Amino acid sequence: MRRDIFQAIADPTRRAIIALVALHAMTPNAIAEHFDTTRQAVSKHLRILTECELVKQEPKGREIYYQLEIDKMKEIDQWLEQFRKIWETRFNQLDSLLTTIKK
Amino acid sequence: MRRDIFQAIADPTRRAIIALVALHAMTPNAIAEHFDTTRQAVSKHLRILTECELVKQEPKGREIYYQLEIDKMKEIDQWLEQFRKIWETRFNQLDSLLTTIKK
DNA sequence: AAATTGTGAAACCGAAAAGTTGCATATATA
DNA sequence: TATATATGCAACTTTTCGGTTTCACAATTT
Repeated sequence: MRRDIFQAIADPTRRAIIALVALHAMTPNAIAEHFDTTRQAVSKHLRILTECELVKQEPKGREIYYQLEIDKMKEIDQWLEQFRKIWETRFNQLDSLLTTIKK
Repeated sequence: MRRDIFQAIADPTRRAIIALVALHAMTPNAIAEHFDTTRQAVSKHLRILTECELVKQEPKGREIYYQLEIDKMKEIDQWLEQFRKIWETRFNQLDSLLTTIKK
């Protein structure tokens, strides 16, 4: 089962889960309360997020707290880097164009 | 058929297409030459990318040039913003910790 | 005008995904 | 110890996805 961050964030529920656990660690039950699905569905999403290391588990008694692995999110940022270069270049081009017009 | 940028970039072939047309506009045939699939499969990917406006068409005679809509890519960047705040905070915390230790 | 070329779209297929239901296990509480 | 709670996992179903094949259409080229 090949897991990939991009595939992981493709699902809107998973993106919402990521946003939730980014704020503070939460248990599956607490997370599931925020959604209109079953606990098992959320559990499945958490498994996928765990598999691709976007989230990590912290067992505490019989509860398991899930927390965001912020470093993994940086991989998306790194992929965007190549495009960021392009839009910054275009912005600078536009900027110098505007400056030229002004003069 | 609800199209979503995150779902669009979930597929590795589509990410590669995005990277290709980011450099310069290309025709479907030219794009397809870079992959080990049929032109039709690429055409389907292009339709998905067009539907969610990650890419735009520029007809030129009987050829259609596809080009990246860089502004749409910024939406991914904007989504990352909420997490960027977190990792910058954590970095600063680590930084001040290191400074304290140094002292 | 006929043939070629560049392209999109529809129909179909197999694989994977997402959700539900039911069960198993471990920890906590009565 | 018996019960309740928190959780994961496996089996099954429906939907979606990515690919192929076939066809249609418009713009070139001959």
